[in-house]
Amino acid sequence: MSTRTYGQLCPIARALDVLGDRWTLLVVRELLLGEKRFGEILTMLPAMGTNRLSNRLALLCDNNVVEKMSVTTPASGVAYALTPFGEGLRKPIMDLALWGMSLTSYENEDLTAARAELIALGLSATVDPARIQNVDALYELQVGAETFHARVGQGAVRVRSGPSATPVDVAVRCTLPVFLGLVLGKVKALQALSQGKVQLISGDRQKLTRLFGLLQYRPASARAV
Amino acid sequence: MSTRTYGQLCPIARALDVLGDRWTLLVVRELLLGEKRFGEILTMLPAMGTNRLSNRLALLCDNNVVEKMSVTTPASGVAYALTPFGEGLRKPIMDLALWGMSLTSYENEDLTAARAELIALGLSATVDPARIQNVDALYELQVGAETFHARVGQGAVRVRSGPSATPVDVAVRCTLPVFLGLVLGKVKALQALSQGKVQLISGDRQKLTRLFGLLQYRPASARAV
DNA sequence: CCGGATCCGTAACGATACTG
DNA sequence: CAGTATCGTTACGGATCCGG
Repeated sequence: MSTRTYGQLCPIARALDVLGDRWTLLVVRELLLGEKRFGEILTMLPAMGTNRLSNRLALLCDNNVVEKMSVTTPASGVAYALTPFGEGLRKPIMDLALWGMSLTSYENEDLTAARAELIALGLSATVDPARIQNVDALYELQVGAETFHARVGQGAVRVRSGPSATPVDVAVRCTLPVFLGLVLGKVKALQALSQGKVQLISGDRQKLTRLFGLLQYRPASARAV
Repeated sequence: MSTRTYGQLCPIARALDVLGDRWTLLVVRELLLGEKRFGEILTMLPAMGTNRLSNRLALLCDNNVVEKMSVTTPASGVAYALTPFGEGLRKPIMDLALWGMSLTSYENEDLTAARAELIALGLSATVDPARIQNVDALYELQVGAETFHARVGQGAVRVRSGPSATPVDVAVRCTLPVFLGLVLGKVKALQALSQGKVQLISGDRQKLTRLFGLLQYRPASARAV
C-alpha cells in the first residue's frame, strides 16, 4: 500500500501519486507494447521482484490504469493490459521517451540485456507524422530471440511485442547488432540483405527500406533540443 | 547520490533515471512556473526536506535539466531555472497533467494548502490551441496571497509565478474559493465582478471573461478518456 | 535568513526463499 | 505460474545544526 502520496491539488501530483513509485512507469511501458502476463513483465524487469510487481499491478488496477484479462496461450491464466484510461498514458510517456532520447546513446552500449523492441519503441516517438501521412504497413521483426511487430499508419508507428495476429506485409530476421547498425544508419537495409545479415522472410525489399528509413536514431546535437 | 538506476537501453528508462526519484518531477513542475530560489521551492514542497531538495537540484544540474542563475531580488543570491533542455519537459509533463486531470476533482477539496497557480497550470493543459489561434493577452492574477500571471498566445496558455515583468492587459484579485468557483463554472466572471468577489485592478471586463472561458474544469466523464 | 549538511527512526526497495 | 513471506539494505521524512 502506497500510503505515501503528495496530496496536492494538482493533476501532475495526482498522476504521480499513481505512477510515481519506482518501476511503475516501466510496467506501463511494458504494457504499451501489449498485454503481458505477470511472469513476462517480471522477466523484462527482473530487479523489480515479485513482491513489488504484485503491489504495483494492484495499485494500477485500483486506479483503472490496468485490468486483468484471461488468456489461453500459452496456458490458461490471466494477463495484464492497459485500460482505455491507461492507454491515455501513451502520449505523455512517448513524449517523455522523445525527451529521454537526448540522454540515450545507442553506440558503444552493453547489449547483453538490450531489447530491440524498446529501441524500436523509443525511435517510434521520433517519427514525424507528416512523413507517414498516407502510409499503411505492417512489419514483423525477429531480432535475436525477440519477436515484435510494428504498424505504420494513421500518422504513427506503433510497436507491439510478439508476432502479429494478422498477416504482415514484411517479415524479417536479424541479430541485435545488425538491428542497431540499421537504426544507427551504419548499415543500409538493402546492403544488409545482400550480405545475408538480414533475412527477408516475406514481403518486398522496398517496404523494408522504408521502415528503417523511419526508425533512425539521430544524436541529440542533430535534433531540436 | 542516486546510484540506483534502471540501466536499460531505453529512452524512457533513461529519462526516469534522471527524473524518477520521488519529488524530482514536482521540482521541475515548480520551475515550469518560472525560476525559483531554494527556499521558495522548499516552501512549496515542505515535506521534501532540505537535504533531498539539495540532492535533487544537484542531480538535475548534473544532467543539464536545471541551472543556477544569480538573482538580486529580493536579496542577492542564486535561483534555479530550467535549461532549454529542461524546458523540453514542458510538453511531457503537461501531457501528464492532462491525463492526471481525470484523477483530479476540484470540488469538495481541502483548500488550506491549495495553490491557484497549480490549478491554473493544470487547466492550461486542457485548452484547445484552436480556440486561441489569434489571441494574445497577458493577465495578472492575485489569488489570496498568491500572485501569478498567464499569457495567452501562440496557441497556448502559459502560467508563471509572480507578477508579470511587463505591463499586463488585465489584472484581477480574488480569493481562492472564488477562483475555484470561476474555473468550475459555478460563478460567472461578470457576475463575480458585480458582486465584488473579483476586483478588476486594470483592464477590461471582456478580456477577463475570455480568460475564465478558457480555464474551465470539466469532469472526466465529460472529456475524452 | 538563505543554502545547505548531518543525524536518526521509519518505510520502501532488492533479493531470495517459500507456498498455493 | 503467480504470487506471499521474510530479511538485509537503502531511501525517505523530519528535525537539528552550520557557515555565510
